[in-house]
Amino acid sequence: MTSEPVVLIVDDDPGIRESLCNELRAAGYDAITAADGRAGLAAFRVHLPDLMLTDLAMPGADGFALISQIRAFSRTPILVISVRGADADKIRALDLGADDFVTKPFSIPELLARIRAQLRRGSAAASSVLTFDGLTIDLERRRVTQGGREIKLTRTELALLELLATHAGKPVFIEQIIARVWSSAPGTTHDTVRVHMSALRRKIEPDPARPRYIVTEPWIGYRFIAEPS
Amino acid sequence: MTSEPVVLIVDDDPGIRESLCNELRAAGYDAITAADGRAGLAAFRVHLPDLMLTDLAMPGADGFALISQIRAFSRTPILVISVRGADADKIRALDLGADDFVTKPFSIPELLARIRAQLRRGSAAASSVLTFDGLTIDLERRRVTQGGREIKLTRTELALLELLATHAGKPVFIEQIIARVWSSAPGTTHDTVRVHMSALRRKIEPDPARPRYIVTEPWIGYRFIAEPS
DNA sequence: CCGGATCTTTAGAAAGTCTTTAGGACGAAT
DNA sequence: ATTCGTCCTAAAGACTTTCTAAAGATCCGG
Repeated sequence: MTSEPVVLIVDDDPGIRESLCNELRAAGYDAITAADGRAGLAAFRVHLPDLMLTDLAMPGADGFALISQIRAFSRTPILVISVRGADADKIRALDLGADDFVTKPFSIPELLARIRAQLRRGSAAASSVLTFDGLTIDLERRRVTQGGREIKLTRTELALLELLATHAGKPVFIEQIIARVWSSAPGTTHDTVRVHMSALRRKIEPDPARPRYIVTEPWIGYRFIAEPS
Repeated sequence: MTSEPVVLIVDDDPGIRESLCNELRAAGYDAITAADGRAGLAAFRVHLPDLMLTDLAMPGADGFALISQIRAFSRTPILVISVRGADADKIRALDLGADDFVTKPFSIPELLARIRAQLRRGSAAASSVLTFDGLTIDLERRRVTQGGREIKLTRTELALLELLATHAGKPVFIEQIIARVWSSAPGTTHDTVRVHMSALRRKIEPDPARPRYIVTEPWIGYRFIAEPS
């Protein structure tokens, strides 16, 4: 997604159209509008939006028809906004392929949050892989590569690396490390952490003596240096 | 997906837990429950549900913490159910990674429709024949071939292989293996799993001492190494 | 610059996991 | 009733990971 996400608004009430349009633009989206189902479908084909907001009650082709027509060829997230709060409507819309349903009146911040939630999933990126300069950490697969080579880490080493990398840029106290990695195992000392940190650096640092990823913060703990890239 | 979708319910109210559990089972899901955030995270790691329902207000680790901890490694759909309808709560939960938010009281049919909407996305077309480098697994016919030769597997061995192969690339926790293959049969131990894994490897691995398909992840479990081809 | 503490690294002991084999229990089919 | 195949328990040995200890390097305040 190189520019702003495009959101298509379909509603027959010009006032609502304009107000939503303004709010979305203020929130950084590229908003376009259509006044009914027929125009909505046409606009959808032309603009291929990243997300569509639609009302249900509209003259001509209504929201239900619009949803099912779009779902015939696209999986773009669809969020329904409607005064009709009846269960049957919600269920029908959701089962036709809508992804979320908000009843009027609604709060704009909530609507924006729901839009963010939908867009987050659409962008198939965010695959729980942390990428730093030459170092990738796949949290789900529990795999780490450095400069393309796969690196075999023990359970403890991976836990350390994950903890630091998910707090990249911020120093992590050694007590916090003990609490999170050795959760409540008694007798774990600072030395233990250091030994494992040494082993971890030997594996992931090209030059362990001059660390590139994990920096020591004396009297504090450690810090993962780079921002994700 | 060889069986019903697994839904994890996290709520501190036993009445709600049980009622949701019954509704979901009646609707054809495999429901499991946890009473607070900590238990929820543990259950999540073991069962790897297809969707999670969670409350926000809970003793100990609350819903917000649970969501962010799970989002650190997984993108499984999360649906929040809460009495706290405040905008701030909704926005925070959604921005932490939740996919939908329902306020109590809610209607069961609507909840089920929202669950269907969330699950619809995750499940892309799943072929019933998995093909890996030299190894084919026909889930429907329950047949396995390696290098063209048909391999006779016992029920347990096939269940193990299917579980690993449908999660190819990701490590599968040994607790999860026990939960899914020996579903809640008490007294099943890690050693039991290992014995069967040994037998399975002897049959499908050209050189069992140097496994090509099933790799051991010490302290974690096992991983089916290759991506489908 | 010095003293006291922290930090790095190595090496080996301790603890735990993993593989494999063997044998008995159980159920289904003959 | 016997046979066959499957599943589970137990146990030995190999293997890996984790922890403890200690020596030298490094850092900081005074």
